[in-house]
Amino acid sequence: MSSAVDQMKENLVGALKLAAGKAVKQGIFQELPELPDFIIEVPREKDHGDFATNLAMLLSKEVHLPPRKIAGILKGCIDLQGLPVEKVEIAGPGFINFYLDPKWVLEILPEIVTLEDNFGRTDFGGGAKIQVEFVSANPTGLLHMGNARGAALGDSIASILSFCGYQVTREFYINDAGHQIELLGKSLQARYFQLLGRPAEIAAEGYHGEDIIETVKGFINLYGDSFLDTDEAERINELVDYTLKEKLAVIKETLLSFGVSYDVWFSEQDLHNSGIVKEIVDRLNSMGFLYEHEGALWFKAREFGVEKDEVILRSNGAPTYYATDIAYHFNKFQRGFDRIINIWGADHHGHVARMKGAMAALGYNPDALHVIIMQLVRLYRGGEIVRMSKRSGQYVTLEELIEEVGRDVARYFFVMRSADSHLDFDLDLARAQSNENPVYYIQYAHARICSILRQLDETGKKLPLPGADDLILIKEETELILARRLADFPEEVSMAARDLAPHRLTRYLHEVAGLLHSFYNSHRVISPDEKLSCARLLLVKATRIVLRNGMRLLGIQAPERM
RNA sequence: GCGCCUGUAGCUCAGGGGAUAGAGCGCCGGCCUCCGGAGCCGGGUGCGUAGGUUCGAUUCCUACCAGGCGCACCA
Repeated sequence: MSSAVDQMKENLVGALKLAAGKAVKQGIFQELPELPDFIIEVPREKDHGDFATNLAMLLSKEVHLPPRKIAGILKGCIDLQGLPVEKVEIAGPGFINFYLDPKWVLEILPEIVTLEDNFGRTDFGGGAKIQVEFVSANPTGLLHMGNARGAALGDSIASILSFCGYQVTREFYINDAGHQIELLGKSLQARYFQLLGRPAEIAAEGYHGEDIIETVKGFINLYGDSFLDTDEAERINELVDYTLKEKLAVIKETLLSFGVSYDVWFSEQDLHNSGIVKEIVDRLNSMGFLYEHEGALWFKAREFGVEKDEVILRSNGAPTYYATDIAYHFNKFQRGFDRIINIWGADHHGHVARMKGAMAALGYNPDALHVIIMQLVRLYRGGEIVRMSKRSGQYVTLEELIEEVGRDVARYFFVMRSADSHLDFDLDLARAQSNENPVYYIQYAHARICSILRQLDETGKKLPLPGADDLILIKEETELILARRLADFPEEVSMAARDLAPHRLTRYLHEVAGLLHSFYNSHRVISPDEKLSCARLLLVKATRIVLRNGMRLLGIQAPERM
């Protein structure tokens, strides 16, 4: 599926290829093995036409003629029959600029309204199975800003990929096993003892947050002191079980209120129980990728381009986080995903190369595993950084953020920067209910269109969609620019999918909203001229669809009233 | 020391081998007897430094400088 814009580019590429062939045949150009990789671009400057190509400049070296001369020859040979090209000009160092009849773009409008929710959908992904794993926060606390950014990014990327023809699975990996859980268990036990009047200490690296006191109180309400003198393992097991259930439920609920839901919740403990971890260690061992050193079992990561070898089994026989993660990713590939996307915080970037190395060792294509590393989030309030420390339990949680700025604003702010850029989250701006706030700006455009349609409804007057002849009534500059930008939507979405970059969409939507506002302020949609009203109605309806579809991909509501 | 990310307008950030590098915020000045003023219009000599590749570099390469993050038998 290609958009009207792509279609036009393809037409021009075809015409240029034929023109070059013609020039060769006429002996003007020498024989060419093949045409260089030229592009058709949309010039930044309006004066440079609707489309431009660099073909002449690229050809210069091969046919030994100056670019402008080549451009002239191509211009003479090109056949533009059937295309809405009004004129062709040679400009600058040798660009060939194409100027189109403005109405070519208007044909997109009825198409948008017909496709409605599906406008922008493509088969870019070709049905490939793709998994997006994101957040995967430790179920030992509440979600913080890093998790929140991951949630917004992951969910939007998943939505975009799905809209672009991928079969998407959203997955949350629950770290409910391993060293951290042991620490949690010990800390819970200490709190349990303390609350029941028995002296106990929490280890320095344990969990000191206030929240687990509340959790243990809840546990005591349920079970009293019945675990006070039982076997330690049993006691800790029960405490951990109870706590993880409670914490995970809260995390799920918070994510749901953030508009994020998962297809799969994958438990690390299940991974251990099923024996995959052991199986993977054995497999790597039998392949000769492991060796013993100082009592531990090491993976020869260096054979796969990683800086140093890594411990797989500790000297106490326990698998490392790395070993478990290898098993997990092996399992992902075994489930048949063509591509696997992980979203990790910048503090995990050192993990990327060794995960890919392990996948290569197991015979999978490491490039099928794509890790998005997102940089850290800093909150600003009153121009000052909001200091946070997870250690002491002093940090702003996602719940609090949603409470303060609202879900839509939070989601927008988290994806409006590229993942590999640090994110400065301005709480004052996010909270502002005014034009300063880009989210309201976009939502306002949508609500404004709804308002127009509502008023029309109230008059009871029915305006039919304009016929092809009436489309040309759309001829004001603000209208044509808006329509032209609407036509870009499918390509914008595809590029967001290609780059796994939702921030492209936030910018695009902001721009479309701006164009709508400009148009709205300079021309009336509903006027005594019925034909013109119909045409403009089509334009705003199409705009509403693009805004709505775009916001949906970002998990932002498209309100009909504000 | 090694590795990854980032240095673009006063601030926060897009963009990216081409023709005059953009947006938001902030600041200044304008615009409604009319579909929502949460809006519109106008105001801008900025690509960290030095080399290299190229017809052409802000974009690609190298080095350097600056900031962030890693470099555990933690995750």
